[in-house]
Amino acid sequence: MTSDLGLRERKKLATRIALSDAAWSLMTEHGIDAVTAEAVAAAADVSPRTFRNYFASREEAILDGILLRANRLVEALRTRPADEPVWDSLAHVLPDMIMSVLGERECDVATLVRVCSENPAMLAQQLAVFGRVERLIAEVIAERTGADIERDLAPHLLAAVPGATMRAVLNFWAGGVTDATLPDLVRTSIAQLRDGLPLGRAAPVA
Amino acid sequence: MTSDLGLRERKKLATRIALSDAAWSLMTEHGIDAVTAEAVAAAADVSPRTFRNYFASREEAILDGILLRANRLVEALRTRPADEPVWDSLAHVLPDMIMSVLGERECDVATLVRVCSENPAMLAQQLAVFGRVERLIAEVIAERTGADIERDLAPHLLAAVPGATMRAVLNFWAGGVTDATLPDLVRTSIAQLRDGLPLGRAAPVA
DNA sequence: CACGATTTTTCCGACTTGGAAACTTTGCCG
DNA sequence: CGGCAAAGTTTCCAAGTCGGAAAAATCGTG
Repeated sequence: MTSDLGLRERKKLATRIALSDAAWSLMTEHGIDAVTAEAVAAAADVSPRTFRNYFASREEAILDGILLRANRLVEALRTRPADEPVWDSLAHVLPDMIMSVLGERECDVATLVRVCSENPAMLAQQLAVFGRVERLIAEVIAERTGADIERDLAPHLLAAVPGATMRAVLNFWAGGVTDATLPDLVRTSIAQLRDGLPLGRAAPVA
Repeated sequence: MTSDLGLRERKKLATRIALSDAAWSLMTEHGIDAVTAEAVAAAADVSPRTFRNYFASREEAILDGILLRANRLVEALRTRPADEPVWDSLAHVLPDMIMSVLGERECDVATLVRVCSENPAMLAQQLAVFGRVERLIAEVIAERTGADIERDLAPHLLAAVPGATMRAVLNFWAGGVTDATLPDLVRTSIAQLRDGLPLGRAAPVA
């Protein structure tokens, strides 16, 4: 998968990953304030200036790994059977997506969500990442439904709504007041969206 | 409404409004790059340092008026009849909200949306504003449905989904490929959400 | 190996950010 | 009214951030 790249390209990728990994570790282990260009660069054995060549901000570096994994899941959405209803494809891919984004480090992600809720810059970057993923999802949806991404509202709506759902679920889950697993929460919420949201007195989902 | 404030408070408010108005005008008339702390402060007849006392960034200053008006509409949601189903309240208030946010300056808002889609910092701030409004909406919903804002997912979902819808509609409308009015687009989309999103081949909404 | 292309590094000037203290304005009370 | 405390504004400035430019190192290819 990465083997069709030359040495130069592989090194660039390695540097990028080393930097974002270092940024992530610094955040989870020593807090967001420990994530400076100097510290991250030192951990990845490059100059601070090189760090800035790769990332415009520490927030971008920290979330780069998540963006990467999210992009892979968008690809998964693209390879679903062409005749599957969009909504089924989403329901199938999203729970996996959220798990993949987590990787093996559940509690670290809970930390991330908490940091994002306290730190404006991190929140902004988190929302930016979601926005970019949503844009890609809208494109896939447009492609499969034959909609025109420039002229139709539907694909954007169909991407934005599950996106908002994922965000709400993540924040809820990271709050720590539920025993439900993340994929289950996603499944439940997606199912509710498909059937129309609860009216009147909203039934607590969990 | 503002008359129960002392002179000091009124002056503070006036300064804040003068600054955010100046920031808004500078953006619409001379572009985002013209909005510097110096220029905004000069236009509002205060020192640059005072500008920074009020706003952490130019983006915050530009969008402060919109946040203000959005907050007022959240209040409108709060004063809807207590026995009205949440979803009806939202359907009733959101089209007004989007119009009020516009104020009289439709084309300026289209400019804003375009700027936000090109400028990462503005996009971040726009999303932050949406996020804060959504949080307030979630609180109102929790209050009226008897849900616990800390322990239930439903109010957050019910706030996030219309929020995402508003964002999608705004971007679509500002794209300029539709003749539909903004409130009509909102109404159509909200109705679709209530009934469950379109499946399979997504019907173009407009 | 050698040359061009790309990446990394060093150096550095321009810009941003926010703390500290002086100064001005406002609120309040004798 | 006069004066004092609280709050807001301004000036000054030190520390930090950002990104351009050119030198140095590394890589791809003939």
